[in-house]
Amino acid sequence: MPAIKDVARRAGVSVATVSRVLNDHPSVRVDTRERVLAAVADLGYRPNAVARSLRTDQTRALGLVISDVLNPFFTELARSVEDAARELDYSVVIGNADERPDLQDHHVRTLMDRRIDGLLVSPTDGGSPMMLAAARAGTPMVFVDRWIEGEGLDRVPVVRTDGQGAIRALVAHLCALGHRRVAIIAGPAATTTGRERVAAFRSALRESGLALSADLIGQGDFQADSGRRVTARFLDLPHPPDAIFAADNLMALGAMDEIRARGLRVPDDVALAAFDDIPWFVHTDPPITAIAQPTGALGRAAVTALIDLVEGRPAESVTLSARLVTRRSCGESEGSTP
Amino acid sequence: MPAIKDVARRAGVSVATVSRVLNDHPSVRVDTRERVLAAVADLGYRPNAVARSLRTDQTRALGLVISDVLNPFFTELARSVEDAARELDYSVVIGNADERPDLQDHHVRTLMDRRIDGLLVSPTDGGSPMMLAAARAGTPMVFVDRWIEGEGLDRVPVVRTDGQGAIRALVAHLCALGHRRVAIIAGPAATTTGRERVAAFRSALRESGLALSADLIGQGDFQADSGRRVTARFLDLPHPPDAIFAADNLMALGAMDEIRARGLRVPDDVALAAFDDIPWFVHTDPPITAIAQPTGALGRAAVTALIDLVEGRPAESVTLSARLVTRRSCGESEGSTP
DNA sequence: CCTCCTTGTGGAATCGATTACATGAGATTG
DNA sequence: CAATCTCATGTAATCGATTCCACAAGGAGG
Repeated sequence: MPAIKDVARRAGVSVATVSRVLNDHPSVRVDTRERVLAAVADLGYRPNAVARSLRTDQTRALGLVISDVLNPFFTELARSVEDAARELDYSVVIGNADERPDLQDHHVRTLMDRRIDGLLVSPTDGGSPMMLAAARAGTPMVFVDRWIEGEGLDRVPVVRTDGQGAIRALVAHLCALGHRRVAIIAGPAATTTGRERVAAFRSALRESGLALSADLIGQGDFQADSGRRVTARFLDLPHPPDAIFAADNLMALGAMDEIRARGLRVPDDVALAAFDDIPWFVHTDPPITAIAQPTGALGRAAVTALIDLVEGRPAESVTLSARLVTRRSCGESEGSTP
Repeated sequence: MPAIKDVARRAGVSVATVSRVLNDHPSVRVDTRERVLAAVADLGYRPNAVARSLRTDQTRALGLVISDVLNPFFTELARSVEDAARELDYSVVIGNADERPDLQDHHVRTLMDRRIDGLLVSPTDGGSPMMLAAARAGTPMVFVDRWIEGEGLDRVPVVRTDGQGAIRALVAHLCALGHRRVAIIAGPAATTTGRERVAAFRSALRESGLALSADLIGQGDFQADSGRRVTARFLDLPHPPDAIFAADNLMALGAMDEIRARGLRVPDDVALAAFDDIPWFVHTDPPITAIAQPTGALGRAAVTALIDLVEGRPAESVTLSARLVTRRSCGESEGSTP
């Protein structure tokens, strides 16, 4: 693999001149530039990004640590982040934490070691030590979807979706269909989305004159299995719920598994709704009512904020809103509410 | 961010000694080592991977260029690749080609510029120039799932799944259920999986005494939309097929969309089967019969082969087999055939 | 015609690590 | 006791770029 000095030798100039051509510095005579470009083409030379990064102290790479790649929501997010970053000439290095704090820490550490220019995180737990260290060290950092609080983290912008309105719409929808005893499969209390969705659900219920009793709050971990376990517990109750709201799509899948395994039907025996909409929800039996996040916009906003930070501009938190997409899993009534 | 010389200064030794401690070189006195380690801890020092890579000419990073992140098959593959790589202390940098040759080229170029140690590719088209260049330049490279042929590419190992047996089982299954006029939504002819699946399907049909007429081969591109378009064409035929086999899961999704949009039912009006099994297929209406690939094993085998290459050992191609998982989308009969 | 700019180019320091080679102290050996 | 070897450590070159500074040539202005 040819280096800059090979190009210089072949073009009969110094490495400094080659570098100037490569970074199109103005003061290079046209014929010299052409000679250099010809040498570059002849040799198939490509600048070594590693060397360049060492010298310039920037990698033009962003790190994205997500909680679970197998969750379509995060896959879509990752895709939109990559698209947005590519347009600004940045690469994205993804780390999958698999909802495990230790893995999350591993990825943050590796990314920092590789000196990525900025970090996009959707934290799994409350206070990963590496993340705190990174934030304190002044690494440009933005939280997406979920965030954490902590010393030194108050200046980290948060790009997220507010589900309150959509959850209120969902509760109204459930009430209108006659459901009164509704349960929630919550996400981990260590995550903001885990807590917020429960809180929003509870207050929406209260507004509709319903209460969320303790035995109808099940603790899940955003993965399918936990949805299944929690649902089993709900259905074993002497007085089981007539509607279940899963705080993410994977847990809804698990819930559906369990309901079906017991020979029960959705929505006749239990209604089901999920946070996070995905293409497959249209095709399940029955199609599942869900709260959709604007994933594309979320990813773009996160990248914009992060790159503002990276390039020394101030960045602000962004909150987008989710919307309810009603299908048949809570009872008859098709259509979507904006 | 502290550098090695800061550690050296604080420990009262030279940078060489610090480096030796960090790479646990044997000849360092125990008390010196402890002093250095203490300095490292005090400063929260982490070696700069960029500098290290420049010097050692290895990044301990692998590139993975996949055709489409939104396709659950590739997401699962990416996840298993990352898991396997992490165990061997390598990071994985993913590039999503989105089934676009230009994007694929972009990612291969970026990864090469960043001097990744090896490249795992599931090629989108026939002969991306950068990929050929990379292979010729001697970059360790392994094809996963799909592969391409070309000058200089004959020594690139291929880790893939052979679907012939499973496809034969699928055809037998369709025949047993009385389907005679079967169609296929093929993948791009530029991809091996695109061609192979059609070929295997055709020869399995022949073995069962059926022919695959030209109007029942639709050209798709492995994305949902194309599945929908091709299905529309099939259903507009004066004599439409009674079974459709989609060469991947996204096209099956598109097919299902179109079938449903016309008010037809699966499997009563048309049977449907797909290549690539995914968790959601259990929950669609009806559950979809699919051919499952051993994704985890595929990813692990690919990483093993690539790292063998990276570390100078010879590597071999690996072929695993797929298996048919029958559900209800082709007609009654539940269960799975190994 | 001398001085002062401007323009184009080269030399060399630099980024943060690794590592071959040099060095000095102490141990071993004949 | 001199010669040699071993061990622990330091000095400095190196990887491949970028960039500050120096410098030469030519043009402009007085």
